[in-house]
Amino acid sequence: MKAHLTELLFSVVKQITDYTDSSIIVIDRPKIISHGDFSTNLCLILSKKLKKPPREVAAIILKQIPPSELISKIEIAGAGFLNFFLSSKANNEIINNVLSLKESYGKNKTGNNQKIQIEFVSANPTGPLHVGHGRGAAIGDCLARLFEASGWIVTREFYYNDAGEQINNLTQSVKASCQNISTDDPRFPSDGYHGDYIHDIAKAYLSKKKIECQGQIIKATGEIKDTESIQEFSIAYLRNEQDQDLIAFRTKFDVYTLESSFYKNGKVDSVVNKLIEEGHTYEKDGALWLKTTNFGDDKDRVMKKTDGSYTYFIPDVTYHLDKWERGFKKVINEQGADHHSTISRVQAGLQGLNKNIPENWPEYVLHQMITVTKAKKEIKISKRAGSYLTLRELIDEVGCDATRYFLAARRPDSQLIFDIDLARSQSNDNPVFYIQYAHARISKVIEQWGGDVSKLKLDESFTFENSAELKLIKSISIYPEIVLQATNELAPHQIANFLKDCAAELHSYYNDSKFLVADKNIKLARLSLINSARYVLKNGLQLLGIEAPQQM
RNA sequence: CUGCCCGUAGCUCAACUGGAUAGAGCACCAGUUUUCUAAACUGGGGGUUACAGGUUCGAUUCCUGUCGGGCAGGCCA
Repeated sequence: MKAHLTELLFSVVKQITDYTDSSIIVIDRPKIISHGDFSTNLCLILSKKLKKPPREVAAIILKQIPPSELISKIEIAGAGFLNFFLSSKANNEIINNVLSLKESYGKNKTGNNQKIQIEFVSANPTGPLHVGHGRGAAIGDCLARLFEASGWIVTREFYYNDAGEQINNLTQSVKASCQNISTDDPRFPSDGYHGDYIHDIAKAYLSKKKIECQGQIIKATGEIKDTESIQEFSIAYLRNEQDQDLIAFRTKFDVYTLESSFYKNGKVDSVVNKLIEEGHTYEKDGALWLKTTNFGDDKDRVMKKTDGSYTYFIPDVTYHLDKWERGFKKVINEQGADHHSTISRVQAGLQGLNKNIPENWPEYVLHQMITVTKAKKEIKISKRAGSYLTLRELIDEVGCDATRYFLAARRPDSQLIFDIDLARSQSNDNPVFYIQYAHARISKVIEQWGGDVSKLKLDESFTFENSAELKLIKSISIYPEIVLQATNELAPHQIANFLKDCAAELHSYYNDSKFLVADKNIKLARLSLINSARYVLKNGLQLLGIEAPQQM
């Protein structure tokens, strides 16, 4: 439809100006219903060039624009906007289009079957997943669904930092716990983890439990001195917990990559050698430094410590080189904003490899930290201190749907405040139920009607006139644009907000009109309309990974 | 001190990347059920978009500065 309007407008623009490119024409969807279905600011832009007031330009265009059976009315409004109103024929086509596309309505093929890799959550196996990880999971998974809906072939990936200092801390903490050393004992590792789960792991380890993790069985030896076994078991234990939490959160990954694998297969060493070879390194104070300042960082970074081990970002660079070599031209990393300083280092490292990797590759979506409050007081989310709200607790208490909605419904860069008491007491206020209720209501009406839904089709000659109906049609027609926009802007929250609006239109309509009326034409038309709305709600909820119930 | 993100109704958040009268939910006030689910709907009050300048037909959005909050600035990850 936008293309159609652009074509109509451009045919006039060609006559009255010397523009040869239709890109100056931008078609918008006005917020206010009285401003029509589409609008353009074209006249405001042409005004300067033609040296005429915008409204005068509008009058000229209006006079010359060719007629279209899809448009019932064009108005000049405000400072010089042109507002377009769709004809009933155009409205009917929208609805019949939804009814024939069904679950495919809203999808597009702009991805053109290209490969995209989305990395998200990537929590260290040093503790259970908390709300912050939940936010990453909700956003990352919705992004993946959005790209799938836009015709991309998506690989979801989880990266485990299972090597390095933090794992040592974990191992030492569990070991201390095995020896009954309490966290306030001076012998407890000073950088150790204090959470209760450390005791759980220790207990399981001492009783020689078996843990299944990613298809492998890990068995604890139960020996306190067997540090290797403690480490292996602790990681397996926590990975297993995280996996189960993610399954409960309906988040699946296609690929799990272990940091340790890049040490084992020698890729870390080859990256380091390549960086040395390319002349981006130097030795100082007994350590090896990477000249990240060559690539825009504000100071150089140590890559090889004096003890011979590498700093964390070297395996990170290796991992990203691996992504590149696997053929992903588009990669998105969804992570917490506390990791933002790694971006410049990873990108610097990749540039230093001289492999023609684009400067702004990979792309990042950073979500801001969540502030958790309880009884109006802030709770610090800290693995070390062991005080945090786990994702599992959240799912158990408020449900997967409500949690997913809540965490995906806000802009990633908003610092959202999560009130535990509110979530517990008022989970019914979560807008997700409002949306699901709209879906359930439609389902019930159609069930009571009892006819063959697959044969529902709107009669060409039917005209919707009721304003509740027109608003709902507009909402339905916008949906594919929202999907595309949310994908391009990496903004899943737009889907959530749209669905809330769409559900509101449906509820208004529901209260305004009765659907199962005696007049057969009106009945079938209304059923066609609400059934197409049902597809929009269902498809939109699917993008958020939320169920669309038949009844509530 | 330096870099990144943010500041919108009493509270939690939107605003289609520069558009028209800044919108929802919660909370508050007043209404709606012999009818397909009232987990709903209708109406009302509530705003100097932190503050001060600038850019232009037009700014919550872009630029500069100030104030306030968060996160980073480890040979931790």
